[in-house]
Amino acid sequence: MEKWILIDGNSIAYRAFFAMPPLTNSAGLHTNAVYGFTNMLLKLLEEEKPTHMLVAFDAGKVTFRHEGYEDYKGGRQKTPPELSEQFPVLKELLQSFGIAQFELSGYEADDIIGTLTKMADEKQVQAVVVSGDKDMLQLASDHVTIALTRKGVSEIERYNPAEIHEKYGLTPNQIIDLKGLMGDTSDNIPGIPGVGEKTALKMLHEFGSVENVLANTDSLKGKMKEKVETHKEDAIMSKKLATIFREVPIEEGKVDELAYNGYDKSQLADSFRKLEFKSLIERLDLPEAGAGATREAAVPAEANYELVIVDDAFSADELTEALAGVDCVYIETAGDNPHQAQLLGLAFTSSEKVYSLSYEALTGTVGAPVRAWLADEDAPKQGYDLHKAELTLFWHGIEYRGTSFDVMLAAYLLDPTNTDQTLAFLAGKYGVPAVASDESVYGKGAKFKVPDVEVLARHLAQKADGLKRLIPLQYEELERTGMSKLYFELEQPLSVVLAGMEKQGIKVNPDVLVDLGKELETNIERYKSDIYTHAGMEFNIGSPKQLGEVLFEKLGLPAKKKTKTGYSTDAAVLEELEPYHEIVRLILHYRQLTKLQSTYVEGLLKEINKDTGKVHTYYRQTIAATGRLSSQFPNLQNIPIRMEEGRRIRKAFVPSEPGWYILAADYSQIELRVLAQISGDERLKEAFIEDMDIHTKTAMDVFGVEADQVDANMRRQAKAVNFGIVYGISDFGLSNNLGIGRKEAARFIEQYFEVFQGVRGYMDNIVMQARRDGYVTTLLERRRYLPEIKASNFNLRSFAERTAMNTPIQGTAADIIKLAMVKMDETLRERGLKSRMLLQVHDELVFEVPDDELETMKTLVPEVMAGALQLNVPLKADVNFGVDWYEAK
DNA sequence: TCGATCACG
DNA sequence: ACGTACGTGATCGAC
Repeated sequence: MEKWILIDGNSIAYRAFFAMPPLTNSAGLHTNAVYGFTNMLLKLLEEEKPTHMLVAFDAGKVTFRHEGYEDYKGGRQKTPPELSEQFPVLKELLQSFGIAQFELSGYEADDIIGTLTKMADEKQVQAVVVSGDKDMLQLASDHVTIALTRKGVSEIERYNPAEIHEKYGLTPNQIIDLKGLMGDTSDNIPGIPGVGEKTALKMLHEFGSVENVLANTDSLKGKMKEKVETHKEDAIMSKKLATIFREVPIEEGKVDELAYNGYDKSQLADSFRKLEFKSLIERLDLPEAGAGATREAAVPAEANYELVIVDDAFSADELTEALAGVDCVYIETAGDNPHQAQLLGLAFTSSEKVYSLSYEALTGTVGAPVRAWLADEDAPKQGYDLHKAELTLFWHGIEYRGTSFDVMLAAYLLDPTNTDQTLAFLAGKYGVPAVASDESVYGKGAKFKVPDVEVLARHLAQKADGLKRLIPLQYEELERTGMSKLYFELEQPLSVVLAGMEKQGIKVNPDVLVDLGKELETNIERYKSDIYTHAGMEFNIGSPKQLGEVLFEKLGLPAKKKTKTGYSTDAAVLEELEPYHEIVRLILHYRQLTKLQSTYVEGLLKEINKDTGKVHTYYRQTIAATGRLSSQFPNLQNIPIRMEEGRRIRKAFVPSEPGWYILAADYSQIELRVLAQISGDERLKEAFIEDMDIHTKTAMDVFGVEADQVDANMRRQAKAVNFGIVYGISDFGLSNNLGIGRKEAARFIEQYFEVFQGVRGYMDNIVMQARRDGYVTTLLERRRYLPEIKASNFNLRSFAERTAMNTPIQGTAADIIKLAMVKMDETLRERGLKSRMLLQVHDELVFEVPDDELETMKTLVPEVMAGALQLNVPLKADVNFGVDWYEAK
């Protein structure tokens, strides 16, 4: 059975280029688009197992589409030279792959593909079209599937005619009509001005085609009728431009050239070596270069260490000697929650050997010297996720200290948006010998199984050896990116502080929760039966599907928003529906109560440690793209506070020693202070220097009134504007938040920028900077890459722009409180205070404090927090205390 | 396993 | 014209 894969070469190369971070080989040749393209090819070859394969390219500058419309593709930006230079390289690489490539002067890639899919239809063979361009959907048929890239090139989404119909309610052919009506800015196809996707779809659902819409303009109304009538010709022409030409002169016999018979390993290896795609050479198990070949071929494909399994019979002397010369250690745990995880064993590298100990060995007699080494502060340890290891070791009664480098933490700083931080991935990324995935060794989910001692030892050894090779590379990269200081002076010390807080835990009084739970239970039952009465039936209120049916079908309330799966019933929608039916208010309250019950009462009770009576959260330092921490098992960063009913949960959080207090200190407006600092806006700085109420001050400036004229509503609006500024403002977002029109929201924003010119300057600048460098940074040089800032897709690009504005602000605030935590920990130690730091909630630190230290801490904590980093805007922290977290307000 | 919802900063 | 606010985690129901 034949299977063809037809790739739109230009489209995929573009996508890959903008999706990948800048990448060059040592000769300075840009390779990121080629790299992304290659990854996609490998994935396709593996998953699709094609018999025929083709990459089509656009040829020449002028295509037949320019005849009659010279502006075709006019508005498009020039291809960046960093990408242009990659096309010849890509074409050469395709030859090494043995993949056919066509280009035909006067035609675009999609015309070639269109013609070939027509042949596929006629011959009744399966074909897959791969592109980033939605236009291709017009080619879908029973035999032709369209695979569109998503999120750069890493994911693809397949469409057959049925799926197109499901998504747009159109046949593949009508995709052309869609574009005829709405146009396409990226190709400079005009369409009808004022008609976007929504309107175009509506018209097509009613009339079926552009021609039919134009023939029925009488049934349109007002402005729309006018627009359509004046732009009739544009629509016709746009449709013509959007139509893929499927009669390109390609001879029948040419198709045989598409046959794909696999690649020649040594030829492909040569190409990869030139490009320095070391990880791909490894991944495909390609041959190394012969003698005298390029330098990077000197890296051995196979690890060359000797594996030593340390068992009961192992010589204590030899082990002690080996421990004296450790380079790296890998400590294996199983389970997501480090406070409950299994300890599987460890491996360490020492000279050319790797020593591996199973759990039994590590915890048995023979492991004693290793345990002593782990506990030795002065024995430096380079490893992977040692923060988690420390916690798991702790609950197994093994002390740990002395981290000198952590590969996972470094990987996070080097690219905080990358979600795959496994050693298997990092080894691939850096081109060091492959590390097997945990899934392949342990299985996953219910199938998880600890393998035989030898298999486990080999796996751990592979990881320890991988660490040894990764560390110098990461070290160099931290230097190069200016993040060494951030790493060694902030993140690594912080990881130790966090582990201390997590081991300490915070006491939770179960009685408070149980009582609250009973009260909630009664109320929930009451609401439930009320809701059933109003609905006239019993149903699962917790099911958005059933709830949607009751509200919008049975009770006939007006449906506002839709989600992918059906009606939206979120709080914003329900609040709008409140006036229509009494049931809505009940449902809103019911939701609130069940949330409290399941997540905070029952959820929290489950997390109380039987032995300590405390909850021990796990702060994750390598998750949030902005540099913030995250908290899990349980999440103690989202305990209710905004609503009084939920706030009562905080009464359960109490000191762990009798007579002590809970003390909480939070930064006042830290993000806006940071904004004042990094934008240098004089007016904003002044507001903080004078310690004014920032929202009132904003209201005064934006509305141009005196302080005593600012009413509650003005302050509320100013507050929303301030939030918007921090998030990377858009009129749409603000209008949504304030429930006002978009025009009005835009006016607020304009007025804000008029007053706070420095902030406007910052917003413009940071976006330009992100476009130029491909990343943004915080005050402490924390970096976040934003490849999508150059996307042609409006949504992706806008999102990246807002992120560029927000990340330096949120990230710098995160830097600051992290600094404060490290300093606070030092200070408590130096002063010999018994008070303990327990929690961090983004801009707040929570302590438990003995009576006799209360006065000290009340001044010390805000002092340390405010002094964490010297800015030209003052930082300020407010402090409160009480017998529980609720009272510390 | 994923999407919807909602808790926090 | 386009269509969203930034960053997280836990729970539930549906598939």
